[in-house]
Amino acid sequence: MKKLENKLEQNKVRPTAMRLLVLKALQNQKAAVSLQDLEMTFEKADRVTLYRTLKTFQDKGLVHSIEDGTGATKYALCQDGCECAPEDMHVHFFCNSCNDTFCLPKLKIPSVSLPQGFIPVETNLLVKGICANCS
Amino acid sequence: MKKLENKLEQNKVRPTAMRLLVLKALQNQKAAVSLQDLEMTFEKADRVTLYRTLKTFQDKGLVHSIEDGTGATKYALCQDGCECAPEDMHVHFFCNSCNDTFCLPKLKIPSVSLPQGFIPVETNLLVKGICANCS
DNA sequence: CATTAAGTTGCAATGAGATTGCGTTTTTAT
DNA sequence: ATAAAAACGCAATCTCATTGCAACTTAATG
Repeated sequence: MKKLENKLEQNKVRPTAMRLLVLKALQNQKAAVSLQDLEMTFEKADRVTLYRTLKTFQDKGLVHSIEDGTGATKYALCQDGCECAPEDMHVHFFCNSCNDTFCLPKLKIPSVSLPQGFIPVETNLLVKGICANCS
Repeated sequence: MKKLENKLEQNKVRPTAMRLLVLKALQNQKAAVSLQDLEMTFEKADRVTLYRTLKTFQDKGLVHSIEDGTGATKYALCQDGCECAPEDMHVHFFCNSCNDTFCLPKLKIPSVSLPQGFIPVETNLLVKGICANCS
């Protein structure tokens, strides 16, 4: 538990009981989780508190959010050296079979040469298909 | 107007009055439009009808939809040779300044080599930054 | 240790966008 | 001309995101 506390403090997030539980829950996930996913891993938890906890984590660089086209924002813990912001991020993969969304941190997004006048700031690459577990 | 009718018929969409108006409106746009954008280009139009028209157009390959992170789905007419589905698509660009979303049909998404077992079906690449008009 | 300020949580409520049900109208086919 | 099929318009619903506010907890200060 000390490790979790340290992680929060390193990111300037106060280690409250709730936040420790959320952080622990996030570490147990193999795929990115939606707010609803997260809510269901707790017996009793307020959706809004979880929502704000995730927002805080995101602001402080503990997690990043992913739009996978399902409509629900997914969240995943940042790995060591996760380049969430403001630069390009890693690739995300959405499995059409199990509907899980994965970070592929090893893969960097290839840079694209934009037309004259377009200045890139941030790039998101989402690949959809069949994941390793389902194929 | 004949051209518009032909375009609809070529895509096996019945050329109703409403659909012709929507198609014409879409052709007048320089950027992708949301449902709300589209609604505002008409004096009087039912949101649901426009929604279903866009869905139909999308199903028949006349338009493709874009998730640009704003929360509202954007729609854009497919260009000649637009590879909406099921293969990789072209790049989309969201301008942080004017909030417009553009198709960059000339740019093909570079293929990424996924880890063992991951099978790609569809790829979406969204670049955010400053567009040519705003820079 | 007591007090106060700041930050956090829980509950209710709201907002935006997407989507469906269904009766009416329009179009197509016979 | 008429029946069947498709499209439309209106109301309603659903999901997810987000805010307001009061109660509670934590941190800091005297």
